[in-house]
Amino acid sequence: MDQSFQKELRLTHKKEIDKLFSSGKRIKSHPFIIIYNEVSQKTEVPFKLLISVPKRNFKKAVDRNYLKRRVREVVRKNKELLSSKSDKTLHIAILYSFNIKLEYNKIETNLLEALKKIQ
RNA sequence: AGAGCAAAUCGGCUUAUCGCUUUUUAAAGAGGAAAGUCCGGGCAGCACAGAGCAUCACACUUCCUAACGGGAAGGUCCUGAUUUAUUGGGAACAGAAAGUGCCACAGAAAAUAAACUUCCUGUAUUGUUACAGGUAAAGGUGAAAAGGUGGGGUAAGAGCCUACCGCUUUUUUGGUGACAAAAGAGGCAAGGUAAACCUUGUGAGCUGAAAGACCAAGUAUAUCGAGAAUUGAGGGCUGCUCGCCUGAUCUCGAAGGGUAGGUCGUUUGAUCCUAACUGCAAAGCUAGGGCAAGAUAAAUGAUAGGCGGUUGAUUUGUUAUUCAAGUCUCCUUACAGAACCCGGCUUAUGAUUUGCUCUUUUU
Repeated sequence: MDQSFQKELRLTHKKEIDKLFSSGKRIKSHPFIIIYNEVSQKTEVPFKLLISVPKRNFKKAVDRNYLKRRVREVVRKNKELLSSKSDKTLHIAILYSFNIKLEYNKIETNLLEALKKIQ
C-alpha cells in the first residue's frame, strides 16, 4: 500500500490558506480544531493538508516540531480516510489547540476520531 | 558521602519496515549551545566636495586578530589561604589641583572649615559663674572629621620642631610599556561621588538577506477635489546647521486597479583534521589530507529489536566492606531545532575525569 506523503499534498499558497480560513467549515474535537473546504479544481491530488501548532501554546520550536511531526505521521498512515472523494480537492487545516504535549498513541486515537467526523 | 567553583572530554552507535528533503540515483541530512540577538566582521545596496555642532561606544600596559566591547601575557589596587613568599579569587583600573551639582540620619561642624563639652591665660566676682582671648590634643556623631605613631616643645596646644611611615614632587637606574627600586627635596597644601553632569583621548557614513540581481505574469506616468511651484517645488549629502549638487513636478484627501510566483544570492570558507616549526601564551606559519544539511506555512521523522550506558534486585566465584561474570527489571534521556555566512560573549543543560574550597560521618 502506498504510504508516501509528498510535497504536493501540502497546502502552501497563501491565497488558498486565506480562503480556507475565511470560508471553511470548522469542527472542534479535543485537542484539535479542523477546518476544511471542498474546492472544485483540477488537481492530481485528493487533498491538501496544513498542520499548525500555535506559538502561544508552545514557546519552544522543539515542541512545535515534535507535535507537527506526530500529527503528520498519523495522517500519512491513514491517508485513505481523506482520499475517498473523487473529483474534488479537499483543503484541510489541522490546528493543535492544547497546551500539553500528548503521546503518539493519544494523538492517533483522537485525530482519527476527528477525521471521521468530516465524512 | 554531599554541595559549590574552575578546566577538559563526550553529547550515542547500529539493523529492519514505512516515510521526508537535496541530488551527480547513489549517497548525505541539526547543535555545543543551532538559543539570546549582546558585540565585531565579511557580503550587498545607497551615499562618498567640505566644515561645525550633536549623538553613540570604548578607557592600566604590551601583544594576538579580518575586526571586536573578545582573547593571551603582564602591571597596580582590594581580598582569602597558608609553608611568609608563594598561591587562589575579584576590579566600568583615564581625569575630583577645569568647572557645576550632591553628600540623607546623626553631629558643634559635611568643606572659603568650624568650635558643643573640654583645656589654658586674662579681667570681673566671696563663691558658683560670666565675659574676652588662645587652642584643636581629649570626648561624643558618622560611611567619611583636614596626614598617622613615638619623642620634644608649650600657659594649654598645634608639622611648631624631629624620627619612622604615608603623601606630593625631582633625579637616576631597570623595563618595549603599565610600572618598580634607590637617592634627594617639600612641611602637608589635595574629603568622597564621574554606575551625577562633565572634561580628555580614541573610534564610528546609513541600512540589513524582507539586503540585492534576474526571469515570468500583470497594470491605469489613469480619474475627481484642494493646495504649493522655474520669483526654484521637490530630492540628495543619512540627527541638525552652513554650504554644495540636481532641476519640474510635488503634497494631502476621495473612489478605485494590479502584483505578492520562481531562479540566483545560498553554502569552498578569516573552512575543518593531522603533523612539524616559531612563540611563555593567545596565535602564526609550512606540508599533507577532507568537502561536511541547504529547508522556505520551513525536510532531518515513526515503530520494533541489538550493542553500549545506567537504576535497583539477585546468584556464583573470590582476599568477607573489593573485583569479575550471569539473570531479571528500569531508562535510553538533560538543555534544546539550522533560516546568508563567520569570530566572540552571555545564558540553559546530562554524564565522566581532574584540581580547589566548604560541610557531615567514621577511624
